[in-house]
Amino acid sequence: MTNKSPSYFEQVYAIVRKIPPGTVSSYGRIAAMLGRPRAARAVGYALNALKDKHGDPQYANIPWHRVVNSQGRISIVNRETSRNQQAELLKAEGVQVTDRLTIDLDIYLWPGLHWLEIDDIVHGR
DNA sequence: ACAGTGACAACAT
DNA sequence: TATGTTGCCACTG
Repeated sequence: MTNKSPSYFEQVYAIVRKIPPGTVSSYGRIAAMLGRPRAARAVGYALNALKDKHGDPQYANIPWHRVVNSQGRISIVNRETSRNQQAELLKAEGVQVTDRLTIDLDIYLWPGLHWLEIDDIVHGR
């Protein structure tokens, strides 16, 4: 039987769940890991959708705050509370966040998963 | 079926 | 540096 491939959203969540505390990744890198280097925008869209599912245990404990933009900057716009919340969550696990809401990717960037692990995620294993 | 919507990213001013 | 523009793409009603 062929394992059904999870939706892109599900694949994004699977990756984000594996970002270790104290590190960060970017929308674009996650998209690239999933083999879709130009679907970064959809990664942000997937994380945004979490706020509608936060009552569902299946989507609890997804460390969405460990995802920033390609410049290492917190990217939530028009939502000051969420933006500050992301900064606080990161600081709480030891990530330095500048007053301009930027993280030094040279220090905190998560290297990412091995391609074998990614293959499992993409194929729903 | 299809137009609208973003927590992006690269490039141009 | 700081904005603005353009291309992208999965998902939604």
